[in-house]
Amino acid sequence: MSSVIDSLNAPQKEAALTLDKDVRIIAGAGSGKTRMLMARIASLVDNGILPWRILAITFTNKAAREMKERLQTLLQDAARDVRISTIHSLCVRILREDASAIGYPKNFTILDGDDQKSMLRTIYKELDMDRTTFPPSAVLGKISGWKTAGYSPEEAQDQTDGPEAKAYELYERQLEDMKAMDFDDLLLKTRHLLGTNQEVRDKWQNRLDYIHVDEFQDVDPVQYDIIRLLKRPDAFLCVVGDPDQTIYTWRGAAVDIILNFARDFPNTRTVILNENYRSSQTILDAANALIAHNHGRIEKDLFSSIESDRKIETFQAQDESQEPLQVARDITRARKEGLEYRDIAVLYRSNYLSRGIERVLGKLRIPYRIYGGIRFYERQEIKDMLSYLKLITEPDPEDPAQKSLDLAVMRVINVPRRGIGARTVEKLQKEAADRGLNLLEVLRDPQTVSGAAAKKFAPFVELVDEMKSLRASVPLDELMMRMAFDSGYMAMLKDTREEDREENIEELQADIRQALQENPDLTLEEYLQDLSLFTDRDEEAGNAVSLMTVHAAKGLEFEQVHIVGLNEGVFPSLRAMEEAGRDGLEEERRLMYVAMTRAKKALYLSWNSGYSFQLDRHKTPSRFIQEIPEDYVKQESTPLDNYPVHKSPQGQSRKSRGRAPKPTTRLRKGDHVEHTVYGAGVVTDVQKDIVSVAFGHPNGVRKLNMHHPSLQKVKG
DNA sequence: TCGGTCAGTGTTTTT
DNA sequence: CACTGACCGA
Ligand SMILES: Nc1ncnc2c1ncn2[C@@H]1O[C@H](COP(=O)(O)OP(=O)(O)OP(=O)(O)O)[C@@H](O)[C@H]1O
Repeated sequence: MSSVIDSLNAPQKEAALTLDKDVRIIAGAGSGKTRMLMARIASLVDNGILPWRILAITFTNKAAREMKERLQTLLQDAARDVRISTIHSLCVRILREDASAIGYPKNFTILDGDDQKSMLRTIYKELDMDRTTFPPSAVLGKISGWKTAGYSPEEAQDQTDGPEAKAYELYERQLEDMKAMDFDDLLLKTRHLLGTNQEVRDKWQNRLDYIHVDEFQDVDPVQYDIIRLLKRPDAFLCVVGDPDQTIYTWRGAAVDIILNFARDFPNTRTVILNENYRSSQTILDAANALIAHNHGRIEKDLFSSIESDRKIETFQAQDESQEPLQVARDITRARKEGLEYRDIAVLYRSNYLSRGIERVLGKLRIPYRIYGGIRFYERQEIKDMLSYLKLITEPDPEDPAQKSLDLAVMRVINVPRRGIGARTVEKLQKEAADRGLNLLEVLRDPQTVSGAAAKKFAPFVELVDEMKSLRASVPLDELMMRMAFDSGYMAMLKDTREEDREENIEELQADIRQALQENPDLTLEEYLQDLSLFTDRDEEAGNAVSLMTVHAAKGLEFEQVHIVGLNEGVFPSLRAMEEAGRDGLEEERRLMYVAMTRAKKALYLSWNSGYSFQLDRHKTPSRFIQEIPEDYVKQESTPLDNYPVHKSPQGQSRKSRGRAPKPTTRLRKGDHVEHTVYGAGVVTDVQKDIVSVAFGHPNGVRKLNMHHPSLQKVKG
């Protein structure tokens, strides 16, 4: 053990070995905060503190998993018992034990974003709201803001002229009715429980002697309250963070919490870490120079002993389809020089920017793993199957009404088509509300729906009952598959030839089977309970390039990092700047700081030029590129010749780059095209050489130069 | 009342 | 293109 502490530098040691005070570590990127945290936990266990009396709160499930794995190598079996989780998982843990104290069943439902949206759909109908004037995501954001700030629907009424406050009221009422919680509720209800119920609070306080919080700069006031409620007066808190890495203020994070920490905890030792062990001096200097453009920050003099004469490489791609090619070339090159794919990451501001990269990496057979975006358990067919399974769960004795079934019923009642349409569902809902039943109960015994319509319910109800009766004899994974077939869902997929969806359902079966292997007594109820929390399966990444947003890359490190899409308006995001002005820009800059400091040895920054028909002006490089002093930067300009770019069917060569493009076949309205970044699309309008192309979700209609090589005509 | 067509719309970041 | 709401024929 002592070796773990020995591997720390002096201030890290001080922080790790201060066990009789609260500790706050404020330090820049890569200065070994997380490493210190781990050493501290290891040393606590070594000093006889019982592992389960130690809590560590991480920001993501991935970070929790990683910390657990690394502790395993330090502590072997004892590591298993250290409580390591995100604050949301911790709250679920607390609530599943004692939710009854605040009027919830222990197996309350957790809603994910999809469920929230489908609730809004019903509410929109009721309030006659339309989704263009009130984008659901914006309304959900508003509701979340009100909830978290502690405004009741009545109080929210004063803050808007629109119907949003009313929507908020209905939303809350429906949640209450279903005994369900959204992600905000997990925190709010936990705070409420701990704050009002001394028994529960004492129980948890007496369980925990040492509480650690990683990424403390992104904690919000509600989370902070929970942390304080968990801390017994003689327990110790150890928080770690970097104010320059605050990137979640848009969802309530408050840097002031870490800055003013010592005010709330006077017995605090503050430790500053100045040496960066991750990045080369060049990368670090560049990142420091960038973040220095922000105002009102605490200056840090972060240094690195990793000398390197390797500069940061920037390049301007000819257009958005060239950028991924150049990235791929640099990845291939690095690989030839001995780097593994797993040592490389491609980072971007928003998820949609991954598409072009994916396309090219896939084509060139460079293995990659994408993090974020639409995750496994969020896929439509997976959620559909999970909804079918939900229908055959038994109600919690504390929630006999089981109204949370309604979400599942609404989702699959007419998928595949059973002739039960919107009108009928509306009637069913009304009847359910009037009779105080859930939708499944109404389906069994409808009283307000005409006989003809009601006849269509029987097969559905029979399916549910049939599956219910099989629960005792058929293993869960097989039960799910039977459900998929007997419901007609699989046949529907076959009909529409959606093979990848079929495959995903088979993967779901494998996932359930694996869960059963880990816990043979697993019940269906348990399996479904916390899935919304774990939106991704933990599968081996293998040796693959990592693709993710900068937000998702927080806390990680890679030998080589590519930051792509560094265009003004993209990164920094125009929306962020419009919404929050200078604060927005500064948060974007912190985001860029986080991105750059993920790199150990090599950093590539790229943007794509060309004309943006959207903005009606030429694209420009991100100001962040210009904020990096030239000394640290090398402009890359190696042409792409000799790189295995796929040849276009027309035999166009890359030599035409920059030249007036040779006229290809003229595109006409209705033509089907394929774009290297946006994928398949249809021409909707032609103005001289500018075509409007409608691409698939979420790209929408884009105006493009019809002769551009990234656009190819394909057969309809 | 269902479900087929038609026209209009459509980008942050995540637990 | 994918998704939604409006409209209309069965
Ligand atoms: N004292 C040390 N000696 C050598 N290497 C160290 C030391 N402390 C940390 N490191 C290494 O430096 C890298 C960064 O450490 P760590 O991830 O703990 O930093 P961090 O401060 O948490 O970074 P971030 O703010 O980006 O989350 C890791 O590879 C870690 O192993």
